[in-house]
Amino acid sequence: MSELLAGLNPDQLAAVTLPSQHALILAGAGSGKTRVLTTRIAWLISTGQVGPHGLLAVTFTNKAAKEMLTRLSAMLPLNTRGMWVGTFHGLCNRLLRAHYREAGLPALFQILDSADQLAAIKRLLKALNVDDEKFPPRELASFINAHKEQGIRAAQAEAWDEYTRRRVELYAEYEAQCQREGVVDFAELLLRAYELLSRNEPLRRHYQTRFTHILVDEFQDTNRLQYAWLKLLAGYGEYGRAAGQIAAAEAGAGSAAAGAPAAIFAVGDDDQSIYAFRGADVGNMRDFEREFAVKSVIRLEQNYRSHGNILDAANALISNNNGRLGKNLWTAAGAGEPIRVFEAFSDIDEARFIVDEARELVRDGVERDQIALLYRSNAQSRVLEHQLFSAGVPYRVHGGLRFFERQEIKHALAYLRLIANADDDTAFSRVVNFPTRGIGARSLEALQDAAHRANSSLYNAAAGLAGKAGASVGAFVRLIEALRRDTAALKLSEMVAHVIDESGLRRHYLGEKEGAERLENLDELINAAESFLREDSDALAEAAGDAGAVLAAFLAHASLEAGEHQAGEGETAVQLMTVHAAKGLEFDVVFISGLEQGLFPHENAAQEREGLEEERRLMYVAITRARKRLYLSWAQTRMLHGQTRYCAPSIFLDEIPPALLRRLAPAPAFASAPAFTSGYSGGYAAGRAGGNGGGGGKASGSRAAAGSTTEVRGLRIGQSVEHARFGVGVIVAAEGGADARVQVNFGAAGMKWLALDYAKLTPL
DNA sequence: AGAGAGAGCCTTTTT
DNA sequence: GGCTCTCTCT
Repeated sequence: MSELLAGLNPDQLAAVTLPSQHALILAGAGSGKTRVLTTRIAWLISTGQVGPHGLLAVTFTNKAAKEMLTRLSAMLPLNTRGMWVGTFHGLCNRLLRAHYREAGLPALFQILDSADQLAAIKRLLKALNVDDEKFPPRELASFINAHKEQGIRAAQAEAWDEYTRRRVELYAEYEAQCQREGVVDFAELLLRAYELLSRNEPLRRHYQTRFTHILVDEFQDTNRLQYAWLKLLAGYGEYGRAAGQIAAAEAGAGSAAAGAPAAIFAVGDDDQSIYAFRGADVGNMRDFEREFAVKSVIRLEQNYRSHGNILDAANALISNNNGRLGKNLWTAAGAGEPIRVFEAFSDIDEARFIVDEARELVRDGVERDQIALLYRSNAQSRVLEHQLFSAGVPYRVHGGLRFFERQEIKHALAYLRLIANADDDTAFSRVVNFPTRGIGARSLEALQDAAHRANSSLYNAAAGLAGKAGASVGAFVRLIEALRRDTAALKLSEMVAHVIDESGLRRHYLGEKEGAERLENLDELINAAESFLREDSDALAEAAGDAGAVLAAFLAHASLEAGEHQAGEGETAVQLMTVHAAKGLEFDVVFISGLEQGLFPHENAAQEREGLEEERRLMYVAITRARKRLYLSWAQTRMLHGQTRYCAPSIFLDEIPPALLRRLAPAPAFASAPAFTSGYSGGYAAGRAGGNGGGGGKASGSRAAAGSTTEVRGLRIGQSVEHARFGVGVIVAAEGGADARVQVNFGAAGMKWLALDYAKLTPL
């Protein structure tokens, strides 16, 4: 026990050992939030206040849930299996699988991810002959999701105009289609689970009695529905009323259940709320405090991550926001280095500066994966990648296509889904003609009409289809039936392998020019099935050996956990990601680029209510990622949407006290226009050599000291060279060492630093 | 059925 | 500028 609590600071200790009552923990960035959360669980269990069975812990990402479980099993000799620790969606899935009948779902209901949902909506619009230019599927999807996240069904939705009245109709049609097909989208998982508990009193009482402690991570990111779900589980809320608008149910909030309500331990940081655009409602924090009459609000303000200057900058910036719950980070570490600010001539210049600086840091011994390049929007990564690539710096871009979202994987999963649930029209449409088997648009139209008339799934309608279309579609249905029959006795991974082979997927990709990687991914899917069997025995225990349930569990796993973006194989790499993606991570060195009005803060944010404040919180998140060194940069001109834009520096730069900043002037090496440098007093090299006090951080030498020379690898200053792209130029500077490079004046093509390892220069 | 061209789009995103 | 979607051509 004392071992468990050792090393906690007084606030952390207070939070961990709080008595069983509602509590709100305001956990600042880098304040040991996850540690407090997991230690709290361990403390509750080891002091006998609750068994592993009586506790529910909910997070937003699978990663966070996994992290919590890993740390927990390191603290306690505990079988974490069977514990209700997971994401909102994962836990709701679990609830619905266990009580599918009461929830009005088929036993093997499938989960639609966002892309599946969009495809389902497109199919719906087509079937109903709705003009998808008037009702864009994406817009309709967010309309539906937004309503579900408010707890509003189509039947209760308000239609304030003709257009919306039609959208509400389509929402109702979509609900009916999903129900008919036995599929559930992400928002539906939550809403169904909420309705299940609110309508079914015995079930609700069962879970309310079972869970005496509920712990919530990243509470500032919860939406209204998630909060309502928590209230219901904790024994708060109105019960007599049918589930409907959450707003209505909330009128009765505060009336506790008959039994003792569960204690909610909510951890969050209102300053790091950056997901309002997808429905997160920071207001939940205040509501929680009020509605649950929270007596214990604990602030974790000691930061264990960043040096003082970085924290001071973050504190100063965020103090410009209104209506904060209030928090001020401090550190026992020294002030550290000043924050470096770089003003670039262009986006390319900015990228060149960043890459050059990063290379130098690596040369000075900083680990590559301890360097993060952050940006507001994904489009900015291109120019950075380009510079990294030409400099030969290994890098990794976060975000993008993930494993279970790949085309070939979705195809294979669609076959598996049809085996589990033949009514899944989304899966059916995806693979009925992939690989191609002569089922064209006309056949599909006939099939869709038939299905619509009979109010049945495509699969069932196929049997009644006559003519040529009937024959080819019939053959597909027989294929699925054969797959189902032949895989019935196989274990999951064998089943996956069989489906990949017999569906024709493998043959198709074997014949494709670029198919090798897709084939590898398909093999990886077989591996994934194998390790799912081995590791995710949780779900399997509940499935109790039922092959159909095992398949359904695997498919749910694929939908709920899209998998890592890319395998992090190979050498360590500089990390590139959006600020959003960086939340929760930390790095020794952080570059925040594109600090320009209109980009960061983003221009679209100006139109949204409190948009600027969310942008500021985003900036706050970005700053607090850095441990030791922080670079802020902006460019006077930037290519955006194919044209050059002239930019003003971000107001966020003005919100950081100048005393914390050191403005770096570009060295001639970085300036595209010579006239540009002359106005600067400092000079970039001079700026970086010093270190104006504070402790910590390694002071790197000036660039001039980094091996400058008059001759390198047979090239000397003054010599003429030719480059394939830039033409003829004259060498004006040279640098030796492992990363030897020369600076060449190409005249019209500009001044370039070229790494001799990569650039092909022909001496003239 | 598949390739190639033209049009329109363009903030952030986990489940 | 580049991606995605759609249309058209073969």
